[in-house]
Amino acid sequence: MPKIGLKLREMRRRRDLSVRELAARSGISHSTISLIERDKMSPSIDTLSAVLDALGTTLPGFFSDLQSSLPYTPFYGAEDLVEIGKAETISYRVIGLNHPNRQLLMLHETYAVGADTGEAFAHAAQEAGMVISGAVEVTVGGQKKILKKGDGYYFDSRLPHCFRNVGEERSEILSAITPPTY
Amino acid sequence: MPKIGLKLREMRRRRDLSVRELAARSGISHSTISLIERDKMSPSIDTLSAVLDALGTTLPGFFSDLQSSLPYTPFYGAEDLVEIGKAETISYRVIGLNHPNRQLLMLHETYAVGADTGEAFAHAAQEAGMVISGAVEVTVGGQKKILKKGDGYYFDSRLPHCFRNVGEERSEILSAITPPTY
DNA sequence: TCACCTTGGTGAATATACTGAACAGAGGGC
DNA sequence: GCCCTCTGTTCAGTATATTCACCAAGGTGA
Repeated sequence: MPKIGLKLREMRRRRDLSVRELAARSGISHSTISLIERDKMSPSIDTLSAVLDALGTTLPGFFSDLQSSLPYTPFYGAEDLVEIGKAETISYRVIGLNHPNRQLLMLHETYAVGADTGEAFAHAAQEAGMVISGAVEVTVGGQKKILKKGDGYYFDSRLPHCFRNVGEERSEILSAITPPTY
Repeated sequence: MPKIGLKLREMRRRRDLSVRELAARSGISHSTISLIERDKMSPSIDTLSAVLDALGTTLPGFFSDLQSSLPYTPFYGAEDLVEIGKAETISYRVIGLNHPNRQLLMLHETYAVGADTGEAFAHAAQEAGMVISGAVEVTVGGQKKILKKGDGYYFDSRLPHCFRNVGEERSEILSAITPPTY
């Protein structure tokens, strides 16, 4: 009964992938993908999972739905981002603070030299991010690593975690947290 | 790959239904339900949907809290990010692709000169991001704006939207989408 | 023009999801 | 003791999901 074909096709086209490319990445035959996209058959959970994996999404993500909102301005200039941290040592600037029904906390974080978030707060959430300048030591659970420009992280916020700028200049991170608990 | 059997069995038992009762209500044979619950086979979307319907649930509801608790590492080096687009024109590199129960799609997007995401599709999600290099024209709903380094956006993905690199070099965006349905 | 690549789709063969009947075990009457 | 009904599982047969080889259309270059 569910008509997932169109949605899959849109996701594939959005990534500018051909049926055959997606087939190669997912390990599913191209004819199967063609049939699924035209709702000619109902794929098994395993095969759908494999295809979604190649598209960078998940079964929960694929099936989730939201209701949403009203007119607003989607753009936020660099000077419009709202500071929610201490600008001197650690700056947290929010993108889309007043977005209605906001379910995502997107932050531009700037750490002064030697700045440290201190010990961690435990939320039921997930967060990810990427270092865009400088060098940041990230501690998650027992694990610790120094991330530099282009390196990323993704972890469950219930694990104790903290960030420390170990570079010789300011460090910047772009991060996202969902749900937006703060 | 996904192990949905145990969860289904628990849901059925919580409702105090026998395999045969659930089979009668869902229109699926009892042997099929038995096999699914013991992870002996991967049901098609149609049959799973029918079973969930008899349990008073839906596909989105069933998958919304499907979690796997595998050991993982929270760090992702720049070279570990997985490409899910076409690297030449538009590159989408995922941070944390293998994260269990991932509810967030964090992307490092790189647009070649003149690259365009093409026609805009609506999907039920929210997304935010920030330009970290170059100049990108973002169109959301009727609205259009050129964003440069440090500028951000936040909008509901149900609005038609597209991105176009209008700079003279490659442009980069760091973005996040939840749920990971992009 | 031709050769050659890509695109997505189709039909026959195969693997697998799905069915209906038959099975073993646990109570419950009586 | 026997009979009946429930529980979940197993097995052979059937429907369908999945594959592989092939097809037709569109684009590119020589």
